[in-house]
Amino acid sequence: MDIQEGKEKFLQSWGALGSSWGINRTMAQIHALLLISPRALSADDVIGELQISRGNANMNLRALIDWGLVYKELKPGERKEFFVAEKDMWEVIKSIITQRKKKELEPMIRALDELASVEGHTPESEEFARVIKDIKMFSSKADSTLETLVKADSNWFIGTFMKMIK
Amino acid sequence: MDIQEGKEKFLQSWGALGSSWGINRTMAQIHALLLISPRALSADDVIGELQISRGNANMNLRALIDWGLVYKELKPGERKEFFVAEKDMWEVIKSIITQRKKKELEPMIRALDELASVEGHTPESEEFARVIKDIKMFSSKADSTLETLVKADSNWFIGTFMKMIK
DNA sequence: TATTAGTTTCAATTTCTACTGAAATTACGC
DNA sequence: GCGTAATTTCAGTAGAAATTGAAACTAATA
Repeated sequence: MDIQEGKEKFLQSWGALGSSWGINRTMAQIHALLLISPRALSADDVIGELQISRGNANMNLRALIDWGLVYKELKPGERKEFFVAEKDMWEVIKSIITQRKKKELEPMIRALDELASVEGHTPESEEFARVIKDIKMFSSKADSTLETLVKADSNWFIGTFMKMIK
Repeated sequence: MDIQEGKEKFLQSWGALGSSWGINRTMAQIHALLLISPRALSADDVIGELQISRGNANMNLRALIDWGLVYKELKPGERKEFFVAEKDMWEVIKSIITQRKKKELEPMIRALDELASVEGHTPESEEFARVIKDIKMFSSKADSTLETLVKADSNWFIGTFMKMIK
């Protein structure tokens, strides 16, 4: 397979993966493009490669920066901004986990805490209480497991971890 | 908080959580509704509670059954079908992991295998090869970790697991 | 085997999300 | 501080995804 074809397939797959995990296609594709680029790219490069509008490119680049997946790079003497992706995959994974944990898991845990206050002795409220308690337990465990993961280093994950749980 | 308010908030939160993870809101809400229901519900019950159309209810109930999160229940002497959710949270989590692993992680790994065949000695193709290799490594690890998780039992996850990785 | 309660399907429609493009704003280099 | 290249914003729009509703289908029972 040649590089051009590989590149296209990768942009396509990464975009599709993003979509099915609630990350918009363009954001995922810009990320993919920067990941495989050996040099920093300007907004115009991104616009050209992906055939998207300036507004779209700008918004998604900013979102990627928020997520900690992309950095702005300023070249001396150049007026325009360049962008580079974080290339260390372990850092990429940690950023994604951190973001989603904060934006989805933690709010869910807070909601469950509130919901735990539902009282009553009907079968309905008893079943409700049971379900909330169970979900709460698993979410909390997931939360602390991810917290540990995010603080760990890559070698630990890739090496030791697998041996331990096997 | 009373049961009615709790129920509404739970349906709402579970639906929102689903949306941000690429699962449609209605599917998540039907799941939530069945989870907290102490008895099996008919399609009409679901339609009534969530104010959705028959077609929508049917399609999403079927999808939930595909995912292994809901079972059909036939009551003797009753012509209509009833539905119950899998109540064991550990089973719920395993079903979700299994589904998404199969539908997203595994195709991604297959795609990466193909992409690993990109040749060339330009900086572009070398960077490409490096990125693909890294992603492949992490995906494979994630895949086998999840495989192990899915085969494990709940106590192991909740109990031992946490101690081991801490 | 005719009736009908119940389920499934899917074209049309609605709703929601992402994207565009141009105007407004910013800030670099002179 | 001026001119301008570059970035940002956002109302309008396009496109995707979810939903409806009615017709087609299925199967239980009389």
